[in-house]
Amino acid sequence: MLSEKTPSLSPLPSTRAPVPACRRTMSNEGSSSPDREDSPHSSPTDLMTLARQRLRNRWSTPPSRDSEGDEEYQLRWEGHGSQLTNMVTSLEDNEASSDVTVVTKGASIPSHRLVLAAASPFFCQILQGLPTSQHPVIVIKTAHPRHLRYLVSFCYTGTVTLHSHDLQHVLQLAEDLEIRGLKITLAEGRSSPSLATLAALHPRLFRPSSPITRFSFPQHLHRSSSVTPTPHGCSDAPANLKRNMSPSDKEGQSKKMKVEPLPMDSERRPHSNPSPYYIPPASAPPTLASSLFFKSTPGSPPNSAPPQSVGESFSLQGSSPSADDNKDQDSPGLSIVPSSRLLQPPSRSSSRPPSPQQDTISRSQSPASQIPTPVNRTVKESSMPSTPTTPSTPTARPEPGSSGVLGGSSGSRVLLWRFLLDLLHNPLYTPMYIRWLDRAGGVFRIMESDMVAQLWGMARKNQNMNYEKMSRGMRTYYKRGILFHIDGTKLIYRFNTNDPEIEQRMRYYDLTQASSEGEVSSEQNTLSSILPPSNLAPPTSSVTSAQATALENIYSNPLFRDMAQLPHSLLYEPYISFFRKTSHSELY
DNA sequence: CAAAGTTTTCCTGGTT
DNA sequence: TAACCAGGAAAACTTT
Repeated sequence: MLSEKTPSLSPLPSTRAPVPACRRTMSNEGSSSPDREDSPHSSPTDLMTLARQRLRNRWSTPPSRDSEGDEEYQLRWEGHGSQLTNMVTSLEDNEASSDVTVVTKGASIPSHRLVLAAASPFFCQILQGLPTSQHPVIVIKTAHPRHLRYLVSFCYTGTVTLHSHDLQHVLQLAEDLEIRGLKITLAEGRSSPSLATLAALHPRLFRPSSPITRFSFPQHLHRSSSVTPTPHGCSDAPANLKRNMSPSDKEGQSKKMKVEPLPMDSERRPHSNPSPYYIPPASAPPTLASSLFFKSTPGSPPNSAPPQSVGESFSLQGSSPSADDNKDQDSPGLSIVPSSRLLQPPSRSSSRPPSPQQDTISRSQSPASQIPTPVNRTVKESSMPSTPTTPSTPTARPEPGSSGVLGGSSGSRVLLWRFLLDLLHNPLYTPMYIRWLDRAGGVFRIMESDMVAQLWGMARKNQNMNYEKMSRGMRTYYKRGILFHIDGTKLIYRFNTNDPEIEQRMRYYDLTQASSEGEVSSEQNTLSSILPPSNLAPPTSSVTSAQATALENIYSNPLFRDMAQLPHSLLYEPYISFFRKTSHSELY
């Protein structure tokens, strides 16, 4: 792309005042202050501007002359603006580089944070605080895939062609998402009653001010838009996106934004019966392997409780925090799925204040600590600081009548079933190596059998481990009712989620993941209750029914509940192609 | 050290 | 043929 236009070289007029050779100044177009340029908190929009300015700096040195009188030259990138525009436009088709996914009913649109943030303060507000290592998934639940696609495409290209019957919906969605610069004008010499109606419905879009760029339009309409980035990045985010917004402030807002939890599993629902509350696949493209998710606070069922702030960064809340959320199905429910939900590698547990149950977990087999890192598969004696095979504080033996999966002397051992369960909750390994098909039902699939076996071997410090041996170990669980193989499938197993300890452990994951959203303090007590000092004791009743309901709602996947009804082709379909097929086939 | 539980290793045989 | 699955048997290992 850059080769199309090469920088031109021209001698600078020697009459310019000399400037120290080491000093760079902004081009005559650039005007941002240095301190802003260096700000670590630049918004994506700022970054866009900054990128342009830096490019200018790179290609355009100030006209100057050093003390020895040498001439200086200015390198100018002809067509810089259009080049950047073309680059941004070309990004639309570059899924590989996408760093955010916008999802609606059954459709996923890989996108780029920079583009979304530049086009919408709404997206900007969401994305600006997220670490670049995460791949957030933003779910606009009630948006039609086609409409959302129009708008995302508009964000890239600044132009979009759509049918007139979609216009009203697209405009409404654009307003909800605060897409910048969308502006409609009557085509020259044309008048349209529908435009008048739209103007009444969307007066903001019909402001006669602001510059206009060209739009493609159906025959009877011509709309224009202007991209008017604000100098302060996300500062012009709509009021309802500001943090600490009181419920009363949101009264009268036409849209309701909800933060809702997402399932870890890809969920599918027949197209014939789309529900406004259908939660589309939360899984992102392959790059999501290490991503985590936001979800609602424990105790806040998705559809009934007031949405909580996400990561304390902002508050998205409808005008009514009550059950009317379910009634307003025209408003796009919003689910934000960035990364800090699942269990973290060892560093995370150390960042939290210790709690009784956490102590128990780390003594026995911290979910994170018992799983080796995928890169360090070297020698048997290699330092695997996390492998808790070293005996520590003795743990209590199971009560005589306990029906838990533990027989007795495994309290501080790395057990295979625990290891698998941990893998399934560690974003480093799921969904790439192993993933849930139906978490509520305990059904999972091993995606990379060799890799999982190697990881197991690392955990056990056994270089000779392979899937043959590991699977033999898994088969020993059949008789004990811990694990089962799904007949007729390959590499698909099911945990007995009725087993008290498995259930307890999965609930622990739920709450631990929830804790990573910033509500650590409020969840400490819950955690300390759910995992008593003896990790063999059944879960206490400290987890409220509301929490349990919320967690069940998060993960339940009716499509996978009855495995017998699923065609094997679906079960065997690799995750990645599954995801992409869904996203592509349903968008167009 | 013994007992109990868990996993590993090896094996035969089967299916896809 | 490769990969996966089922399960028996015995050894090895860990925990109590």
